[in-house]
Amino acid sequence: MSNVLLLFDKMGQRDIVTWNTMITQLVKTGDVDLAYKMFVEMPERNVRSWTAMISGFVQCGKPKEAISLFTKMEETCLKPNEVTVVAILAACADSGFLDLGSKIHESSDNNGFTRNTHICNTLIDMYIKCGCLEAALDVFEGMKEQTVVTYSAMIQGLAIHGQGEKSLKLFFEMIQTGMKPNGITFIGLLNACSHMGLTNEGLGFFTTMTNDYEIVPAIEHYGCMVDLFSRAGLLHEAHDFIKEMPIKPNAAIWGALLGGCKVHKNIEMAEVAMRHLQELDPFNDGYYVVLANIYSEAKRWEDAARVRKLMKNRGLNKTRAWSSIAVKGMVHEFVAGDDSHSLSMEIFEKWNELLVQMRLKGYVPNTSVILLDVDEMEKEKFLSRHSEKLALAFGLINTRPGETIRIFKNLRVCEDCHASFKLISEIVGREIVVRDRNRFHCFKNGTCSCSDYW
DNA sequence: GAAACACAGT
Repeated sequence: MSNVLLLFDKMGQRDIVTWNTMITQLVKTGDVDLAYKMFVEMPERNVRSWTAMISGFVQCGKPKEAISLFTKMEETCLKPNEVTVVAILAACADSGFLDLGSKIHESSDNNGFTRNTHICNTLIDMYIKCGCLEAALDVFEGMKEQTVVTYSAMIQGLAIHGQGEKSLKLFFEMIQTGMKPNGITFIGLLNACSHMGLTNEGLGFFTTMTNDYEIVPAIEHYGCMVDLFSRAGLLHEAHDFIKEMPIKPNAAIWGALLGGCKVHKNIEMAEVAMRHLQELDPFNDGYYVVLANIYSEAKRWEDAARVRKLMKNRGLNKTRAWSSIAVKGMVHEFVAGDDSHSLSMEIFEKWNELLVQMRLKGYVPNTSVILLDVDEMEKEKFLSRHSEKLALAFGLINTRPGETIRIFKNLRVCEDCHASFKLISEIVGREIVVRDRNRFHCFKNGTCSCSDYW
């Protein structure tokens, strides 16, 4: 048992303040389950108790639990305050729950909470993570005072929305106001360079950061640099950079290199990265899948099979892909190849109809993303049953024309789905937002917000 | 006396 708990046990007098402190401390040590147990057990709860617990769930990566707790809080007579709202908005950001987030934005406008800088910063982050750049910019511009956090959030947001130039411009604007950027500001900036393939500029910012602002680069900054070189196809530069970095590279660093190897189809360097990844993070199935994919794309089926076998021997299974879409308040989930849905026939028909229109626009199925060594017909069939495609077809059938479609996916979007969605956004004249594991794609008029850089 | 925001890659 931890020291805090022992102390708590010995305390004769336990008032609401000591209970609340316990919850916060337990969250800090990562024991959110025990924190929740205490929250349930405590004799009475005030706004700070609820807020500490909601925020605790967010800090421990459980935004859905945070949201459901917030719903329970609404059933009490306690009113959420500014701090509660920050926590719940952060939960909306992390889970992509735009509906609740914008509802809270509205009520915050009404009760004056949007005068609070923390709240506005979190609103910006929430809109960015939900794929609503315009809404984020509106909040940004409406603020009476922006801080380094505000600018950092916006710089990162513009970068991941494929607006690298505006991102850099905002950075220079920030400098001109006399505000000092911090390490996180530079992460956004390096991301912007990465998105635009501006290797030299990125390198320049990395130098500026250390020389002019005396910020000691953290592992994340090295990660950004490796990502910058790797995505630009400068895999050897990336490798040299890793070899020369003063701190020990972690799995993320080698993972960034591996990602670049996939984009630029470099098997040799991918094998180098994989050797390190097997040591640093041997039980992460994602890396094996990427390497197997690289082999498959080069039609090196035996190597691909060897990697899959290695994965199996380690007791790892490829994480099953799923996508979900909310229609009329109901969440519908689809897994790849799913034909169990009651509307399967309509979904497949809809997809075939879209396929015809896509082919007219020059679409050719990119079967290289299919890992299996089967014939082309089979590959096309597997391809057309990707979970996000099923979700999209379902969404198109069940929503009003012109309505934005929002899809969640637990893994990353494949290249074929990405290409198809661009075309479909144009064909059906709709915006399609797909939220990845950790980012999103906004498809509109035949293009994607990521500028095909992901 | 207790609760808050921005962060690469996978």
